[in-house]
Amino acid sequence: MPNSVSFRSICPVATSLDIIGDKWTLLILRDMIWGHKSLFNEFQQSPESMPSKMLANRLKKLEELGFLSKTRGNLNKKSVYYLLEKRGLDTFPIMVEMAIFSTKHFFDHLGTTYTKEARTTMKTDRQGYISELITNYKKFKRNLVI
Amino acid sequence: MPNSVSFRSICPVATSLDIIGDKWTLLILRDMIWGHKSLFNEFQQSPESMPSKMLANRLKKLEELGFLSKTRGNLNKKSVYYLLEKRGLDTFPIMVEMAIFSTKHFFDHLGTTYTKEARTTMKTDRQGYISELITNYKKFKRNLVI
DNA sequence: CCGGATCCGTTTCGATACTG
DNA sequence: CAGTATCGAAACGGATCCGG
Repeated sequence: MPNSVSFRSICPVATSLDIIGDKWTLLILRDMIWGHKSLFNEFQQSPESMPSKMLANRLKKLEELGFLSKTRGNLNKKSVYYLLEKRGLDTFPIMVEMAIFSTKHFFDHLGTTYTKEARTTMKTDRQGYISELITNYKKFKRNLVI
Repeated sequence: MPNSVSFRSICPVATSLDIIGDKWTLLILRDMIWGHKSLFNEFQQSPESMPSKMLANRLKKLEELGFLSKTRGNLNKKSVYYLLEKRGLDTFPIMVEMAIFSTKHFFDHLGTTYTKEARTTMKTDRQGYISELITNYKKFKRNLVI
């Protein structure tokens, strides 16, 4: 056990695993990163159709922990925009590694063409791919008329 | 929504999130990677003290999905060794990204000295750090007398 | 209509105890 | 040592309802 003293502190658990090691949280992050979703309704429309209760619960947690911010619309007084903050952007590398792993081990034969292309990009230029995702998200956020 | 067609297939959910997006699974992987744990009892001794029921359940799932293999001891007929297979080793990049994220955002001030050092290594030479972890694990597995 | 909250039957969790 | 058994508590998830 080479790092027996440290392995706990390297990966502190209580706080980060409760949020990162959670299916619904990861689905929300995925939808924000690759789908640029920001509205309650948009998340609900994902193929996994997460119950509104779970969605509301996780969005609140993510907000409390500073992953995202909640903004009520000015034009659209009804809409509430959930947008990633710095801490949320810092999850991109984790999500990309998960994506790489998923396409390698649990590839489900949907969207073959694009996925193969994305898979190559992710692996050959991982950091570039992550940077591009972040840039795209920031651009989306900037251009969003609330 | 730039990748609206593909974002689902990039990160297929049903299969991989049920195992990767799970707190107990991640704790087991963490203990195997950084703690070189392989026995039921060793996992139980982690500070998070996962219930034996959860542990047994997740070990079974991880075995069924090919992340690890289960070997009954020859010398120690009572012992059962859980050891990572290729698919398990492929989770290292994910785990390292989580570790980087955790130390950045939820650092809990335990084991400060080593963690700072590890944090630097992880960030400055991420791929090297991952390779080293994998090499160390393989060495541990090779040298293990069952 | 959008963003949730509430209700309720079912599943899972998690703590403790127990067994081969 | 490596798991089961049990059982109350919590979470899930599907449907419906509600307020702005």
